[in-house]
Amino acid sequence: MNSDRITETAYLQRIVPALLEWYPGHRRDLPWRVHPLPYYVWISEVMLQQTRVETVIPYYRRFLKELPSVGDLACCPPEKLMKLWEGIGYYSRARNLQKAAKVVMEVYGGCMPDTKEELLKLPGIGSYTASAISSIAYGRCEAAVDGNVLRVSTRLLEDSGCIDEPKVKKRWEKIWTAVMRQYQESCPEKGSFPGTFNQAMMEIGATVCVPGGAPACSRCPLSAFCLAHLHEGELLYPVRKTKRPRRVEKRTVLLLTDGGRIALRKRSGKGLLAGMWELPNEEGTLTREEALSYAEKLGLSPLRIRPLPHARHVFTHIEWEMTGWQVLAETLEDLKTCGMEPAGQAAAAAETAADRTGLSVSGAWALASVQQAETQYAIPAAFSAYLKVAGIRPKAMLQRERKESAVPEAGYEGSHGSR
DNA sequence: AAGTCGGGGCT
DNA sequence: AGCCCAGACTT
Repeated sequence: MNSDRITETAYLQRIVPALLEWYPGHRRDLPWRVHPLPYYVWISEVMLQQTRVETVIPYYRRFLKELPSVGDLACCPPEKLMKLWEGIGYYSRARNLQKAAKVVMEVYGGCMPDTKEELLKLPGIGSYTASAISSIAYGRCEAAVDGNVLRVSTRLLEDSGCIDEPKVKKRWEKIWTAVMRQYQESCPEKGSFPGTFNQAMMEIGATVCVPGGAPACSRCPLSAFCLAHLHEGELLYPVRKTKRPRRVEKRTVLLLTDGGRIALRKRSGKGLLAGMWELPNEEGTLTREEALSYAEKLGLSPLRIRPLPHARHVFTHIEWEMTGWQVLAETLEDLKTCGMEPAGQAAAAAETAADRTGLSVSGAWALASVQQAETQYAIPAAFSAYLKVAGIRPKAMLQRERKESAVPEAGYEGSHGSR
């Protein structure tokens, strides 16, 4: 076992020169690679957790424009923070980011810690992200092992270990960290090596040794070392557990409107889509009559009701099959004083007390114009089909900025060795 | 070890 | 329709 590891490390040591030679000519110019400051690397890495590079880029630009420093993040109003994260998913990432920013301000005087050990103590920073920050921003030899690196690694050595198992990931972290430290000893002059090494591995995983279909081995600088390629078995790796099926949930979404504004409801601070704004919705499939009486129960006096198209939204472990009703009422003001279910009332009151936002919120409800819904309320994509009916585009703000900053791609030169 | 937590793009 | 993505956290 132990001797195996020594053998693996010695074998993999040989790929380092090929990797480092390949990287400068093939790296993508990504915004967070221009000036790899700790804060920038941190934000980018958290956004990139389970999220594609192309998706992240506009979010990253806008986030740093609005919150250029750790201090700005630490004191950002939560509603604004969630709006900046709207549509990118896994919203606890944003909340943890702010929690960690407050710790960095209070404990570390506004300066990100530089060791993996210290970084790991911050909420939202796990093994991968801690290694990425300490290597890319601080030049420390910590292997950042993500899905890309695991795919490249298991193919390189025909490792049949299941990459869902923590022990497999830990094993590769140890192997690559050993490889990095040995190389660093032989070439101690290059301080940017750790960041370059990690990013080069991920770059190969993202652009060459790709999932879903055949990898581009003819373009791979590591193909000569790759056992899977040698045996034409690239597609056999990595091995993953089969995922269990999603739970299907039927929901009915209500688009309550007075012709000018719509009703939004704030979700619980815990669980799915925590703290986000939503269109009021109920489990199950409501008939026209049931939808009407629901609106009345909320204190409204419906004038008209019409069915909306069915819609589906797929989460990681749940699937919503939605049906919708649009209910027109003379006024929505009654929602503000009525319509709260007893169970949700205490929680909602506690939440509104907890984060003062300045928005027109009363209890867990808000009345929003199209303009306000697009610019002030963070609403998850799950409701986009029904928001569209009301003329609301959930990510309108992001699209706007995407156009404005379409041309000036940040990287020109001067960001070579990735530091 | 298994479950929770989003959304989108590609096969 | 299924897969996976620069994963982390809770139980």
